[in-house]
This record gives sequence, C-alpha cells and structure tokens, in this order.
Amino acid sequence: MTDQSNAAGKPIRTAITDEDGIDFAIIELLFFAYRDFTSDPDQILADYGFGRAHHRVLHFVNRRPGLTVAELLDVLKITKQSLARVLKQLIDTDHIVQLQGPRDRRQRELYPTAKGRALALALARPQSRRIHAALEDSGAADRASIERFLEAMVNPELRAQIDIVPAKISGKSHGDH
Amino acid sequence: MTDQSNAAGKPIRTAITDEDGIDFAIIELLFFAYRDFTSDPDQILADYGFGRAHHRVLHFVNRRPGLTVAELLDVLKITKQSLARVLKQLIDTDHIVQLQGPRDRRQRELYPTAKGRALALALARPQSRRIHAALEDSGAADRASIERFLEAMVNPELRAQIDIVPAKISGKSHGDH
DNA sequence: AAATTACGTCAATAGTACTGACATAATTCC
DNA sequence: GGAATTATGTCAGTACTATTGACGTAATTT
Repeated sequence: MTDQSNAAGKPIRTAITDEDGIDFAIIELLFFAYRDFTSDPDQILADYGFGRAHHRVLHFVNRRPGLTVAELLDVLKITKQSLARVLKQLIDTDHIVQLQGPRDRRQRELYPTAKGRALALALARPQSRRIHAALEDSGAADRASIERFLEAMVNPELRAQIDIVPAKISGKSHGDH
Repeated sequence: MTDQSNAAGKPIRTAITDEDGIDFAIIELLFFAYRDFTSDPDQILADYGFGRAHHRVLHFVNRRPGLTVAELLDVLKITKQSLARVLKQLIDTDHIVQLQGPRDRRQRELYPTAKGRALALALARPQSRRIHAALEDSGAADRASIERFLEAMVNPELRAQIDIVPAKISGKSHGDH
C-alpha cells in the first residue's frame, strides 16, 4: 500500500518552479505571512474562548460602528447562520451592543462597547507591531506601494468595501449605482 | 433584548482609527487581499470535493517533492490527524504517491503525480494572475520590496521554511545548529 | 532484545462554515 | 387597511478542518 506499482501514476521528482510563469514565490510568501499574521491574535482569542470569526466581527464593528447585520454579512462574505452564533457570543459577553435602527426599526445597528473596543485594540496591537517591523526590515518608505499592492489584490468590485473606512473618505466618490 | 438598558455597556459611536499608532489600514487590507486571493482556488477545489487543506498539501508536495509526512506537518503547522484524511484523499484520487524513504524505510516520501502536478498548476494559475495584475497596478518595479515585506512578516524562526524552496538556494546557508 | 522513531488509524470533540426552512416585526406598496 | 417585501433571528441538519489522546506496526537505533 505504501509503494505504488504503476497503476497509480508515476512520482514526479522535480520541484515545481516558476514554469508557465506561475509566481510560486509570492504565493507561498502570502501563505506564510498570513499564517503568522493571524497567529498573534489567535493566541489572545483563545483566552476568551473566541476564534478568528469573533475577531473579524469585532474588527469591523469597531471600524464601522453602527453597521447593520446585513452590511456585516456582506463584508465578511459569510451567511447569516454563521454569523449568528459568533455575534450572539460577542453580545452576551458585552463586547458588542445592538441598537434599533433610527429610520428602520427592523435593522440592528452594531456598536462596540468600551470592552469590545479594548479587545479589538488588544488584538490589533501585535499585528500592527508585526507590520511596522516588516515595513522597517523591508526598507522603509515602501509603505504606500505595499498598500497599493494589497489593494490591487482585492477584487475590483469589492474594493468599495475598503473605501468605506473612516480614514479614507477623501474625494473618491466612485460610482453610485 | 435588542436595545440595551445600560447594564451592558454603552455603545461607542466613533470609528476606531489609527489611534495608538495601530495600523488598521494594512491590517484590513491584508484581510481583504487574502480573502480574495484564496477565493480563486477555492472555486476550483469545490469541483473536486476538496478544500483549502488539500490545496496546501498539494502545493507543498509539488514545491518540495520527496518531503516526508513529518516535514509536511511542520510546514503546515497542523496535526497528524488533520493531515491524515486530506492526504489519504489525495493519494486515493491519484494526485500524490508515497514512496518508501531510501535511507529510512519507515519514512514516506511524498511525490506529486502528473495529475497532482496539473491540479497544483491549475490552482496556482489564477492566484499568479492576480499577483501579476496587482504588481502592475501598484506601479511596476516594486516586486522585490513586496517580497521583502512579506518575508519580514513571517516569524524569524520560521523563515528557514521559505528558504528551502528550489529557486532560492543561493549562497545563503544560514545556520546548521 | 529493548527503546525509539515514523507513520497510520481509531474515537471523540470543537469551531466554522454551509443550505434550507420558518417565524417575527417593521416597512412599503397598492 | 391588507399584502408583499425586508431585516433579522432561529432551528435542523450537514460538512470540513482542526483538535487531543490512545494504540498498533514496522523499521531503526542503542
């Protein structure tokens, strides 16, 4: 069972390289970088009995206070049912509160509490430290080009989600359909 | 239940910003970039009934043909049991073959088949296309600095894993403790 | 011969995600 | 005012990826 006769297909002994112009170097770097990038907050979350899903919800509720459940689902690209458990836990543990929408009372606007804001900051801190260190190590002033690269990696039709953030409401105003 | 009296903690209505020097912009960009980066292969994998775990195994077996199960576990940072099912499926479907280790016959060296190599390439292609497009959009010649940044994001003690790859065996030879 | 190592496997569990269905309340449409 | 639509919540069932712990087997090392 451990060695295959020949019906199975012969082993290829050469490493896959940048044949066909495939950029394996950066593909692999993204994997390693993201793996370690998320490992920082994962350790903190474990103390709370939370997972990565809680982190993402907490992050976006802090970034866009007052967003509705529907908007959050759209950003996270998960389903209502997946969000339900996570959101309920965050509300039960007093990290997030719901308020009735002012215009539409069916809507639940989500806001962080002081506790939720503190946790979001605690989770972001080691990540930010890692980013700063990496920016310095990689030769200083490239920050803008790193940002442009990452932004360009996002699906164009979803880039609007990025522009919603507070710091970036410059005079962009693209599209209103 | 939907509106909180006051025992719960008051809602914070201001968005979290780069207070405390936290780099939320890049934190968020990394989330969006990685989300969309992995969405490409995810769609292909679904056709095979595979998940992201299969992709990772397939990738590294193609990148380092002949690696052992133990080495693969170390790179992926998962447990033997998590790998077991995934690896078995890839072997059963003829994407990967095991060979007895030449020196140590207890070891199983993992190799891709032609089928496994083809799938690895198919999965990498859209990712590579996205990377190239992003590199161009973000202003050309920054490729080296992007690589340096991503590499610097990886935990220093784990950077050795990156250097194992074929294309990079230059004269580095750091450490042989 | 005994201990260790590499691997495989079984059992039980958890976290995150999914689809589909249904309920409730609020808004909008007619 | 009644009907359709919308926003949200919830229940049931399922799947994938991951976990820990225990045990077995074969091969190597001591």
